[in-house]
Amino acid sequence: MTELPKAYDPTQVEPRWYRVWQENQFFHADATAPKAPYAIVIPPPNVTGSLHMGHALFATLQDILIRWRRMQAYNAMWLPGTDHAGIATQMVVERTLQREEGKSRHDLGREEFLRRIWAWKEKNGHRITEQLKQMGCSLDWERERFTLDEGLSRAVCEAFVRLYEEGFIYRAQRLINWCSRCTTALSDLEVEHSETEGSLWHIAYPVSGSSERLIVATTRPETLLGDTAVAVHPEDERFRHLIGRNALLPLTDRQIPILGDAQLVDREFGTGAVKVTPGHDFNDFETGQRHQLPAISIFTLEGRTNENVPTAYRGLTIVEARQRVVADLETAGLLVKIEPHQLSVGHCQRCETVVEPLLSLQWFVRAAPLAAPAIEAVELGKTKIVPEVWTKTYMHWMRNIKDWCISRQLWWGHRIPAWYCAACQEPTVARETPTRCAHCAGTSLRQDEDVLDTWFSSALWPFSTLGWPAETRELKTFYPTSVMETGYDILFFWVARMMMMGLHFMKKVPFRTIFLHALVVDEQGDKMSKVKGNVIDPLDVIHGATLDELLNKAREGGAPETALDRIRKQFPEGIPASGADALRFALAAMAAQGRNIRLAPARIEGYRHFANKLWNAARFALLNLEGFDPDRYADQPQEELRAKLTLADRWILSRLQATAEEVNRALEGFQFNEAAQSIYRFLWSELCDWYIELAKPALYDRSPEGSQRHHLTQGVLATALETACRLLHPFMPYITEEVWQQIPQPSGTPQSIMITLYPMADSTMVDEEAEASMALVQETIVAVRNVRAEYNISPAVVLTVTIIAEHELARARIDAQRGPILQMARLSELQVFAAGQPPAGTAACVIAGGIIVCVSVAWQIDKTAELQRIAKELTKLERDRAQVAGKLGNASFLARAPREIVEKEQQRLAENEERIAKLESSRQRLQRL
RNA sequence: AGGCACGUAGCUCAGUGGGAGAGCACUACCUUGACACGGUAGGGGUCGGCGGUUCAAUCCCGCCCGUGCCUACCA
Repeated sequence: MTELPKAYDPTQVEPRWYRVWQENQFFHADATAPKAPYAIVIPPPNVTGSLHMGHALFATLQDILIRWRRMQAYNAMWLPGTDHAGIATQMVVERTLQREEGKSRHDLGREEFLRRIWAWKEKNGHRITEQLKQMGCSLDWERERFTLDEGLSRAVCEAFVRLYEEGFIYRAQRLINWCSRCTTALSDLEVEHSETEGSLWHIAYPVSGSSERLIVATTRPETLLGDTAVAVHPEDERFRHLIGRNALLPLTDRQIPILGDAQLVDREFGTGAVKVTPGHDFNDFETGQRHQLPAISIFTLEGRTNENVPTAYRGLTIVEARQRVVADLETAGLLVKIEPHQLSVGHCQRCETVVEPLLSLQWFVRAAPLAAPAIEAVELGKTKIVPEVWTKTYMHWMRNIKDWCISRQLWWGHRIPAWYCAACQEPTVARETPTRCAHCAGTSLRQDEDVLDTWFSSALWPFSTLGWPAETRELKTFYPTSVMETGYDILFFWVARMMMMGLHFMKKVPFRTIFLHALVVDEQGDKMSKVKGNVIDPLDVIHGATLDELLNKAREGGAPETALDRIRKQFPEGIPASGADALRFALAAMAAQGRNIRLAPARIEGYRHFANKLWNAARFALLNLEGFDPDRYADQPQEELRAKLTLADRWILSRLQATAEEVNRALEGFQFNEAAQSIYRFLWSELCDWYIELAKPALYDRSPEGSQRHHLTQGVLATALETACRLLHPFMPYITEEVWQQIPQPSGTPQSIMITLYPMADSTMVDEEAEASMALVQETIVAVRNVRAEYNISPAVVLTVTIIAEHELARARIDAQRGPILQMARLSELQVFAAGQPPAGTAACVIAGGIIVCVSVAWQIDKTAELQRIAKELTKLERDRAQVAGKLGNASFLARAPREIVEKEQQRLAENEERIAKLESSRQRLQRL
């Protein structure tokens, strides 16, 4: 047996195992296997992406679920893939093209540009999937999919055509969100609103045929050029007489009607009069429809004023137009005043350009009828949302859903399968390129230039990846999938739409459970961003990074100097290599439901130490497992074995059982943090702190008389460690595999921990007597150590102890555990009496059960200090006694509280009084000295 | 504006209608034959504030203060 290095080094261990697992096909699920299926499809990251903490979190949580279920003998399938991220990817390649060749995509033409993007994707599109491998993700790579794959493209086309034929997709001239930088339409969800300081301009509109002026208030004076009405409240006395008359639109020669509209106008706001611009405002658009107003579009797709404005204002950007309009109004004496005003402005999610409402002919999905079944499925519990709080949000959004604009003026994506007839202009929607117009049989057809929203293809992901529209074996086995695990921020983008599409096309929900995790933010609770310099790159955590490397990377990412300073301050020594295991454990341990995860580097470091602790426990075990015969140990009849075990053996096996139970229960409920905590406690606080220490004498004993005990101890230690590894494996796959491989195993054991069985709760291993007895032993030992620390007695000094235990059971328990107590408390002598007073020269502690532990400290007993010690203890006990006595003295408590509670309190009081009495007597005795 | 969270030890966070917890940090002691990425012991909290329900509230309810997020509107 080769000796393991003293400190665990993840960088030496982690890279080895992934390949082994993959080569042995452990990640692959067979759709025909006669096992209960458990499937997760990955929420596909953007193909342009690079692993960030959000990815690391979902990767961790999903891998935990998959590895756990796989070990529970489910047919566990985790499907990997990426999405084509229309806008983001096209932007990346356009930028490169501009930088390297000084060309735009239009210079290259559609075909050539697409060829370039594909080339880019082939070269760079594997980055994120490779990074997921470093996280240890047991993804079924044979099933990897990309939203623009041939199969998925067919699915997208099929879905579009069917929805069109069924009347769920239509084309219409509507006001949509337009990003003039990306030159494409966006859905409502792709617009991010942020509060901005703006102004409210008060502008005078002369009333035609009168000297009156109607003052309107607006935040967008430039859109005045597209006004087609002015509105006031119909019941507003100030303006009622103007309704039905016309106003002269300033800076133009147009007359526009003054109308009354109670829905649009808030009498209290601004001046009580509103300009109506149906071409550039969503509310005004609706107002326009109510009053049959024309909608005038005054901007081009690039965001400049067009031919619909007077010549003097043509060709200006929105900002220029505003300046010019305001200046001219002022000159004309029509600008009444300017007030500061806060408003929220929509920005493009991808490029942060201000989004403009624009009239445009686009394709839409009629959402409400598709949402109805998705609402019902959640109401009926066919799909469960965890944490449950999100159900309300889901319902609210679904019930108020608006039609979804799905066409995008991009090149990278699924081209819309619609062809327009040169003769009649009508669209023909078809699966294959049509030769004749469906309306007039014309033969001159041109395909729609636009592509579909990336999220349209994502909505089909749970079944398109499994082969739909073909009726594949995969679909039959793995659909509906078991869990959709993702961040709550894409509940609407994705999860909701997948529910709609899944139910529509498959007639079944796409997943049984939706688990929404929290977002990873920095220690202060801020979103991680390059500008702030608070990004922690999971890869740096895994592999480590020097300060220079961190700074260089931040600079390349365009981080400002303030961000660099923050990095210098936070990581003066760089980031140590903690390994994927430590990162995963940290994320799991912090993934409490319904909270943001503030990622504290100290926590990750703490779990790196945890890995090291496991490593060293394994080192200890391996150094002491020489000669251990796992088959011989495993073949012993259980009852025979149980009879020979020590208290410590029975205790640790009982704790192991309880831990397995807790971990499984926690994972069933997606309580990753509780599962992690439970294993952590078992390994560190129980196995290492107590069992290993208690096992040492037997393990070190090589005498012939001790050989049976030696072997049994080896067996229990090996069992505890091996089982703990299996419990921990879904969380820390690498180190558990490395350690597990070295533990001697009975013959017939699988070749990898990842295909062993997950420890299940076995109630026959719970040993309450052992746990109670052990608690007493531990308390006794701690009492002695406490005295040692308070008297500052070196651990090297061997002490003698006298225990006075009135109760027979306690006396018997202690008496039976003399050996372990002598060893752990470092005693040379232990006397146990049924009654009596603490001997002179001892420090006395009263522990549970009224047991007095008297530690001999004669040579340095300090009467004052000892009295103080006792006084402190008494204060605590007396405070507690008063509280309990108060409760028990309350008649209504006795009358109304459940009997168990009353009994418990009575017991507590008795216990307390016993301890107080004993301490008091110690004190009096001491004072007499 | 509406909705939803959150406020617990110095920091990051668990938790529960009936005796306040973890990790990190802190203090003291310890190179004991797995581990100083360690061991032993310890200090530290009016569980945001004020009311209410209850025999009993950190937990349930209401109000207030503070923080964050989401949705909608904002002429």
